[in-house]
Amino acid sequence: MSKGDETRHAILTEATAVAAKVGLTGMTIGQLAAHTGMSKSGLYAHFASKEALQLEILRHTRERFVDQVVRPALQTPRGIARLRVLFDAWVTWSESMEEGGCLFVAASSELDDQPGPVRDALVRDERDWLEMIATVAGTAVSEGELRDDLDLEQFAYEVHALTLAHQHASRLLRDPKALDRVHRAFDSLLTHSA
Amino acid sequence: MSKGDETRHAILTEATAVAAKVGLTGMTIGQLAAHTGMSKSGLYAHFASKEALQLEILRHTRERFVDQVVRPALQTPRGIARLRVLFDAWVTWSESMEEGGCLFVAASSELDDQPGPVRDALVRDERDWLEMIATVAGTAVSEGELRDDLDLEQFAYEVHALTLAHQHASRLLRDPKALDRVHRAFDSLLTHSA
DNA sequence: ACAGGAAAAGAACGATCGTGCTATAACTGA
DNA sequence: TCAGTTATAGCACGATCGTTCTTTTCCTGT
Repeated sequence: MSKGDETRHAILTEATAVAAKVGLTGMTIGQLAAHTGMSKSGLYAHFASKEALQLEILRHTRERFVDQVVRPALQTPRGIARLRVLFDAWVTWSESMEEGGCLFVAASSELDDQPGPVRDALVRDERDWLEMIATVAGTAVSEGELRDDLDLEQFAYEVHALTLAHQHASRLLRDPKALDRVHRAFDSLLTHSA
Repeated sequence: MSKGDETRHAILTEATAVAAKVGLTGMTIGQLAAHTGMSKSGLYAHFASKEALQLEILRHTRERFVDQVVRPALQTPRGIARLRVLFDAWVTWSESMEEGGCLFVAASSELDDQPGPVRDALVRDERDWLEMIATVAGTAVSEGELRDDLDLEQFAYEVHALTLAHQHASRLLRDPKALDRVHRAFDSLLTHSA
């Protein structure tokens, strides 16, 4: 990897953290330059515009998300076991961020009424994520571990609801019981879907 | 109501809408002045600082929330009936916003890692809201409509999860089935808590 | 209707925004 | 090592940020 690609990658890593904390819009080039110890123009030279940077941040986050959440699940046997790993990996992913939690969650409410390519990209990512949950739940159905009349999309919707609730309880309310809460809710959802 | 109070109120109403769309931080005085047709300084004279304005926006929203969501519920007989009205009123409240949806939901992920008095006020509001759900669910328990070993806080957590999910499905994903989804999830939650 | 006070506008402040252009510094392949 | 490329910094731009101060306009009580 050349020097350019290296710093570009470092910028994106730092930018992802900043964006998770203050939002994709709230994040500024100057702020980011200060965080990385670069000059504003030196940093900016790596991206065509702020919007391009935001899109790159989403792409960078998506790659790490696949690595840390999706892949562990796909390496687990089909069925409820895989579903549990997927969910637990998400919780771990969310908890692993020093500040701001999961960028997708933060960006979701930030961009929900701000049309443009960044919002469009986020919507695609979120649809993919919901589809992934539904698909994995489907393996549990075909393994006979969840009831076969289960509405997979509705199930994914409710699992996703728990991820949003966890970020809220953990990040905003700083509820020490947040982890316990989200696991109990997920278990009860599994029970009622069996 | 004097002239000053009148415009102040009008500003807050407009500011609430703007803040729901672009965030409490993303909102700017200039933007707000343009929306209200006032000069920046004329508008600003009504508030001590931007932070004070943000706090006033939260207070203003809380008042309307009590009127439109809490009050209808408290005017309904105790028990599941009241719980349903509370939830339905929230959904109506959220849907009634032209843009941005429920400000509390939007602010929750915006401020979750931004310490200060605004975050503190929001945390209080969210705690109150969760407590309200738990309390109303408690009336359904004491009426014998929900099982008496129900964990009220956990129940409130899961109901709240659905409100977050609804805003996501409705505002970000523009899912036409969003309303159906949230109602089905709520019904199933009630069923499993009976 | 007029005086006194409240409300709004005007203008300006230093700071920072996103974004260019130009020059210097650092890396890389021959 | 040296040329040529690539990466970074410096500097400046118009715009807008939150905020203050002064002036003008409007409202209100008598």
